[in-house]
Amino acid sequence: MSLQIFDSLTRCKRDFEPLVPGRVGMYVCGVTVYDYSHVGHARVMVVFDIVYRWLRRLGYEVRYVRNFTDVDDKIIRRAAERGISIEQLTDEMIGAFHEDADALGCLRPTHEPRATEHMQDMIEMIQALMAQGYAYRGASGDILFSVRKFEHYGRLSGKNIDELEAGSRVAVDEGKRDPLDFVLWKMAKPGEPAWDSPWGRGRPGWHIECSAMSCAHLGETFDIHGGGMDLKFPHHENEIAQAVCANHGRFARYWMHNGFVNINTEKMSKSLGNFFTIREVLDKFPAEVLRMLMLETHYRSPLEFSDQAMHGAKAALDRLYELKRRAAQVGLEWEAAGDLPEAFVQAMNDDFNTPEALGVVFEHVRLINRALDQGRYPKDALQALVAMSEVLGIARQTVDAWFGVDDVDAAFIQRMIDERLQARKARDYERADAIREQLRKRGILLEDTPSGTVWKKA
RNA sequence: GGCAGGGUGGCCAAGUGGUAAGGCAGAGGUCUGCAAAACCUCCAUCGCGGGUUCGAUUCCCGCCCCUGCCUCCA
Repeated sequence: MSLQIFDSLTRCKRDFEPLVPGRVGMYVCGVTVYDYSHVGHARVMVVFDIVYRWLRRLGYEVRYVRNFTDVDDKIIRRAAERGISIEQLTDEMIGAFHEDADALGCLRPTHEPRATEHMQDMIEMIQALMAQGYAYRGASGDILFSVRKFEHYGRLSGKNIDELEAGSRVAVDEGKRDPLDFVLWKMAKPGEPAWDSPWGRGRPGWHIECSAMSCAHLGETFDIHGGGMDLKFPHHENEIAQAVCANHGRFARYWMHNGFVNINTEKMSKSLGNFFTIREVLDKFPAEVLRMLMLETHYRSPLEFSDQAMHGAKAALDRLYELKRRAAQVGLEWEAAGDLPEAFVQAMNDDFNTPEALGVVFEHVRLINRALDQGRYPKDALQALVAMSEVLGIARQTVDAWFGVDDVDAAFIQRMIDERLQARKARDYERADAIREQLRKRGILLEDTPSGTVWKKA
């Protein structure tokens, strides 16, 4: 079976065939850089990192674009609150974003455009919309998109315009002809950042930037457009309207939306205040644990985030690293080679089913451990395991790094281990156990293996 | 209210018209001086009620419950 992707627009799995054979263009909506990213953002990063890695593994040359929204009301407000410039704020947050993404083992996209770098593209798109009568200048002076002019509006999110309007509590002012219309170009108030445009100084609306940047980097029609489920409406709906109307094109060919991160079954969000920033989580767990947690749930399902779930993911990774250590002890290279197991390929090809793929990974873990127990050297199985790990971006650290082995206390611990060894040789088990207990209290766990005693942090 | 997606063992989570992967936790066993790690074994009939079928957790209908979107939101 070749790759199938669940397309949000048609609501079914479709065989993936890129526009240009061998090449894939993918655009993922990034973040608005006014604050640190939270676990929900982490999910988008990891989900599309998996998509990116898998497409590359399948041999595609992938152009992966993920934007930064660096003009926006929240940014303006936050910068003012902190008494710093907008540029200082966005630079700082983009740096933090990269730190988080790197920690999570996410490969950098091939392009990471900022909205402010694409003013001209946005203005041109708005001009095209104006010229074709899809946009108009509202009473407030803002340039607005006329939703009613786009017949397919609502298709992505499955919304009926008339029902939307009926239930709408959207403010009726802002000079809109229709409550559903949205801003393409917003006139600047004094003191606000502004760019010159044919309609006066102002800044772009949120939606136009993604339409403009995706087309600028990937062309008017490209393969995959992704983002969080909450972006479906109205953001992606609006993106489609703008791009399709401006370019007479199809715009994105496959739409992918990842599910939310929940806490106590509720969506993690800023407004509910039930969110954790990525860096908060990384104070308590290695970043890879968070990545593992994300892989344990299918990307379209809600993901339950909890301390317990994190501990579970940590324990699962411990098993993988124990095996990595064990392999090293018997002189087996930790390197990817050969083909991926068929079951793994099937799982990944089935709309990136990472939970199922992980099942294959752990079946291999057991297989390899069993062989090792029997004194065999399952080189092929290990190489397959490593290959799978690389696709998933896990088990990429050194064993020492994972188990918290560092130079500072290593010498001390080694002295204790040596001392215990002497005691054991003298059959003074009471003394040996006392030493082990002493270290355990300091969070150091000893394990006696056939090739000597090793230690790790609890 | 409209629309969408869900309810699988103690927790998390895949999946299939023919009696349910994997991870965590738990029980027993092997190994070990003892542990730890590893391995072996055990632990669910898939929200409820109908229907279709030789057979449904998987298809259809009804019901209950949960979540999300409809406003900025990954």
